[in-house]
Amino acid sequence: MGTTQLGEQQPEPKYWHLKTVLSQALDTEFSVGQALPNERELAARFGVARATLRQALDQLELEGRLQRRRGVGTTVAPPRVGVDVSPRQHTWPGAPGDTWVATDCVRVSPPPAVARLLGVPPEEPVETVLRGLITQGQSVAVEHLYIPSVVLPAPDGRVPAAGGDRAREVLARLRRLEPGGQDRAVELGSAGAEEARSLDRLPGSPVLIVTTRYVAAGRTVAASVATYRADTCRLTFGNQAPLSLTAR
Amino acid sequence: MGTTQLGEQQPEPKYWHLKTVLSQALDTEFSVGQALPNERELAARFGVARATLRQALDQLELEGRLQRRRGVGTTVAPPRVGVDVSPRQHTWPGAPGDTWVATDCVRVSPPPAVARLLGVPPEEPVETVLRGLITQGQSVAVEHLYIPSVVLPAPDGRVPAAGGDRAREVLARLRRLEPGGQDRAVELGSAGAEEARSLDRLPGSPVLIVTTRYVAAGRTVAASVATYRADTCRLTFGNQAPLSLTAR
DNA sequence: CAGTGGTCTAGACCACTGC
DNA sequence: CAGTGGTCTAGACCACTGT
Repeated sequence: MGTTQLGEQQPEPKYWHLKTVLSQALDTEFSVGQALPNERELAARFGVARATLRQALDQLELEGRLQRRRGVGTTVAPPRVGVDVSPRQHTWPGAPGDTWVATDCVRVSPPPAVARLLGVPPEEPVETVLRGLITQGQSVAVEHLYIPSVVLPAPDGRVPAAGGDRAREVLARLRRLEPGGQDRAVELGSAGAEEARSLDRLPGSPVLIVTTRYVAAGRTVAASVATYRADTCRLTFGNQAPLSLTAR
Repeated sequence: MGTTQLGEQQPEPKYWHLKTVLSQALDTEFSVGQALPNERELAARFGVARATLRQALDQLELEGRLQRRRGVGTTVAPPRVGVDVSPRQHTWPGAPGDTWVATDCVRVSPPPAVARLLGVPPEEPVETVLRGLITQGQSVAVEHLYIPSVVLPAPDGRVPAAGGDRAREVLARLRRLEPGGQDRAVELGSAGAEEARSLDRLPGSPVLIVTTRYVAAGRTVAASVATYRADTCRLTFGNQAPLSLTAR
């Protein structure tokens, strides 16, 4: 007899239960920005190994409830920032109202998938504009915008060698084309080393990857891969007011 | 003796290096659907602890490169499925062309955030339609669609008590309203217990949460929270052909 | 039943932050 | 420098799948 069947069954993993308990505590006993006890203390308090506690914290961080910084501590995260990514059909990057900040422009060969999309041979260098998006004092996204040189109108005057000036010059030339539409896709990814640095996250952090194809005169003239911090932002495709958060 | 400083420095975590090596191996030596060696063997082969190997596998799974099933093994995942989620401005859920399958409809109180959105008191029960989306033989998303009873036209005849019939009847009544627009947002979340079961994933798996607000006559008449498997799908907002994958 | 991935432990050391 | 989160180990056991 006596297979275990006391008050509680245990098909529910410890870290799951921990997450639930912590989540409720966050709602009721903590306020945004407030620091949690450190992991060793929390683990001891709940009577679990630190690794188990960390599994729970990992999930809460994934859901945007917590913010952890090495050497500093764990704090309660503010609600996610809504970032509008609805395709504005008839505009190019850099158009008025575009809040991205172009930081550099180099000629490099794009990733294979992007090369296919642009219809250029692999290894072919294309103009690559680097941009960042900062909202509420926080860096939320970085973007690589790839434009084959052949589609760009000739420059008006001299072209800056590099840096933000060159980036803005290239965008200005792109804007002279007749915009023909955009395709967009969102998927989950993890931050590469460089992206992680720009976004002030650790490598491998979850990110939302938005790929966009820009069309003009029936052909793909540019493609961008934008990387958004998944912990801090919510991508909105609203025509109207932004939505509130999901269940809490 | 001598502190280590051979050919390689090691600011790079082991799991990160592992991930890179495995990723290349997947590209060159494996094909979709093929099984990997089991975790204990892989860990031994790379000379790391299983937990470390699992950190690498976790990331590859997050990126949609691998598929793991308890009791079965780890296989190479097919490319992500593109799912169109572009708001079709002038249609309601259940309109012709809508491939979601309504499975049930119950009256329950929505999560607080949804109640606020709908402008109904918390605890107020609303019609809740449950739907699932199946693509290529695979369950990729589940949705809760919340509709306050007051906005719905009166039924034509008798209303089924429950099940798919009731769900379809409610959707049919919703479709009689004049559609006025939609807002949409995408964010990262983790699957709850029930969602996980529907999506054939473990609880806590990463998911893409799409919240939609439906408007008619200037007021919010419905809201939905759809949960997509983040590992297997890519949300597209295309007007035209779908995009190819991100860098590989 | 044997074999797989999932959970958990109790340690250790490292990398980073701030004082 | 002390304190934090991040990485890593070498085990153990559990839950699930297929045969």
